[in-house]
Amino acid sequence: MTYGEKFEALAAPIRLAVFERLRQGPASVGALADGLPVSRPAVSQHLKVLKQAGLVAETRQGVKRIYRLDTEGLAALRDYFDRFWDDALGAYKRSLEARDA
Amino acid sequence: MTYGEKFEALAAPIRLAVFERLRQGPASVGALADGLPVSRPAVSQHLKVLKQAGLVAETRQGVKRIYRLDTEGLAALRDYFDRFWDDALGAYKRSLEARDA
DNA sequence: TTTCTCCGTAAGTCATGACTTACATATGGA
DNA sequence: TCCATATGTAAGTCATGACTTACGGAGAAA
Repeated sequence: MTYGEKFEALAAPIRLAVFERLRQGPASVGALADGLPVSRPAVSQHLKVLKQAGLVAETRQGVKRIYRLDTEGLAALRDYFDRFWDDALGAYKRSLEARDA
Repeated sequence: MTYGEKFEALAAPIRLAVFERLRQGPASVGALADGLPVSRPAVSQHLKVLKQAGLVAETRQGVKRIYRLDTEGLAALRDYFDRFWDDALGAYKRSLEARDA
């Protein structure tokens, strides 16, 4: 559930594609595998990584398993880069002041 | 300069550490290598990846090369997750409406 | 209970990438 | 010019991870 785990999860192209697909709404494993150039077990393995990173969540619906985005993990990433942006601007401002001094 | 490239860049622990270090302000390659458990050439290679992903920028200062965050790439990531968040909420809302219908 | 669907896991293969040492290049000063 | 500093690049090694096929398990319907 660390940031490094989240970035590692999004680094693999197939996993990023799954992530983007779930942006449109929940989907089953089979539905995700259709439209992707890898086997269904591969998608299963990717979903496991995404879940462990806190980016997706699982809901059982009969014999199917519906995956959806994990809003908590998503909010964590959004907040991370919001804060990062503020810090970067602050550091830039300080570096300018140090240069003038 | 794609999002995939940026996530791949941040996926390696050492590169994420460099990224976090530059959050505090610019630094030379040697300064970055000090405090990291890898050799200086390794840091150089990591900086090359980060630069190609649009996350850091380079400024030559005498014989040194000062690396700093690339505000454009940073803003792109921040905006990406802002939009992603909005889309995810919208998709969630639609999925609830579809369930009720 | 049998059967079908849907999915996760195990085991093995293969490519990729993160690291090292050695070498090349460029800047600044004596 | 000659040397020292700071960094990038080349080449090679080794671990990791992304993929495959084969198999196992659990729920729904006959």
